[in-house]
Amino acid sequence: MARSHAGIAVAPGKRPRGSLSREEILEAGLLIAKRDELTRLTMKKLAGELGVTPMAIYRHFENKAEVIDGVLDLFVRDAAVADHEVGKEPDAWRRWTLVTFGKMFDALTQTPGVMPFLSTTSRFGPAAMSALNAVLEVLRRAGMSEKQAVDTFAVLCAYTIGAAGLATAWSRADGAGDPDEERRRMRLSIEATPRSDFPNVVDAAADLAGVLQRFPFQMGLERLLRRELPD
Amino acid sequence: MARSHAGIAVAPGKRPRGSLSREEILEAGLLIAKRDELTRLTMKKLAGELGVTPMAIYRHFENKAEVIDGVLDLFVRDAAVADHEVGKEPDAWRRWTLVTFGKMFDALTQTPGVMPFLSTTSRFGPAAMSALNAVLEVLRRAGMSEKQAVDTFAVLCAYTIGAAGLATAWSRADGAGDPDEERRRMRLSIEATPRSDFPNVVDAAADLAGVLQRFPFQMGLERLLRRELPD
DNA sequence: ACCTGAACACCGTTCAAGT
DNA sequence: ACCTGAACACCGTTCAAGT
Repeated sequence: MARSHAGIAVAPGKRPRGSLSREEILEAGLLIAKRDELTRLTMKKLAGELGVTPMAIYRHFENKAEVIDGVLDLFVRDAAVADHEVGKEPDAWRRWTLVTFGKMFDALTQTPGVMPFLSTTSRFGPAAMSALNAVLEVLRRAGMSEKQAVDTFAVLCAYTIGAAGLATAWSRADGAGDPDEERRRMRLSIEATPRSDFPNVVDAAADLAGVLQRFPFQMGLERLLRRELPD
Repeated sequence: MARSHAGIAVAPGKRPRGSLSREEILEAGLLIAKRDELTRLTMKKLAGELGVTPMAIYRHFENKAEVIDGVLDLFVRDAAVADHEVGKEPDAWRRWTLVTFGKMFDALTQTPGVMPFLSTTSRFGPAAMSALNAVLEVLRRAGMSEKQAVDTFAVLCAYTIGAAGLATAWSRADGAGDPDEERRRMRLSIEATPRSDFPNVVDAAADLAGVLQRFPFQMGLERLLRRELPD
């Protein structure tokens, strides 16, 4: 359980002085988020991961909220959503934007525990700032005004976060793991409700189950980017 | 603090037997969510609101998660998002959908504490089912296939939830209450970051602050519904 | 300066007991 | 059957003490 900053196993309480850094605490936090769930991140669990007493963390962070904010920004940096080139074709900005928010969606669905905190964190960390800056750059170069670019960013961001939230919430509904089993159970559970109450829901059971298994993320994203610019 | 089911004040512990019902517990929960924040709903606080011991609630609900699920469904019913008529004009379905998800956005932004739970709750409650049924009905009558209707619902839902999340998260950033003060502070805080690092962000400071104050919800919603159907 | 250990107030929840 | 009161394990956090 205990890991030193150099990766050598250490007995608990035997940590060299001054070896605990903000960076390392946040990395341990992200590790817990990826392996377990950010929702289940505890000061004691985080301290255990670092081979340290919980109170040691308070020397580097004001409180847990500050730790979470830091982990979230590290998560954004780690996802590297804007870390790819803009192509040469006339429509390149659209493709780039699709890929960027696609990466964001993938990162969010693969690290489910972060969702509940996205509506809680208020400050933009440096990594979030950097990603925002890159997106604005591309949209402006595509010919958008400042306001158009900002609005488009906000709308795409909202859609991506909401889609990731629904995708993770629905996929975790039942059927521990296996996607086919998940879909089958969801379909049965919908078809079990009385058709006289919600006829349209029951009729669409198969399609609803399909959406629960694989959220139509790409479809909505393309709709949001369709016909945006004259060229 | 203590309120009877008939609205008459009662001394704590003096509640008539069998007067505590699931419905009343959920209503007290929604009251706390509206007045305070659902995130801060505690079994003890909820019990206090009802003039009862925390353990009394466990006679009616398995655990806190079940209470939250119930409050969320009551919240959906209370918002009555689908509770309005479809017009007669050829494009009526589009207007109806805009209003429906607009109501959802308003309800979510006016009851901020619910956001973190939307990615946690897995089951559709009866009120959610009913709203889903109504939306599918309108979209199908407009000529969509079952799959088209379901996908459209999923995409609109994701966007609305994400937008409400961002709107509440960002508006709570600073400036306790006053929207103008909020925008001013946000703008200053953005302009304070070094322009050499994030030039596009700094240049768009005024527009970003505007988005934080009022999220361009309508814009994205209209984009998602544009050119959906041939007619 | 940096970390530990004991303690506090609060949380969800169990359990045995009251009526 | 329905509710109470005491207790348990866990949480974030404070504080005084160690080196």
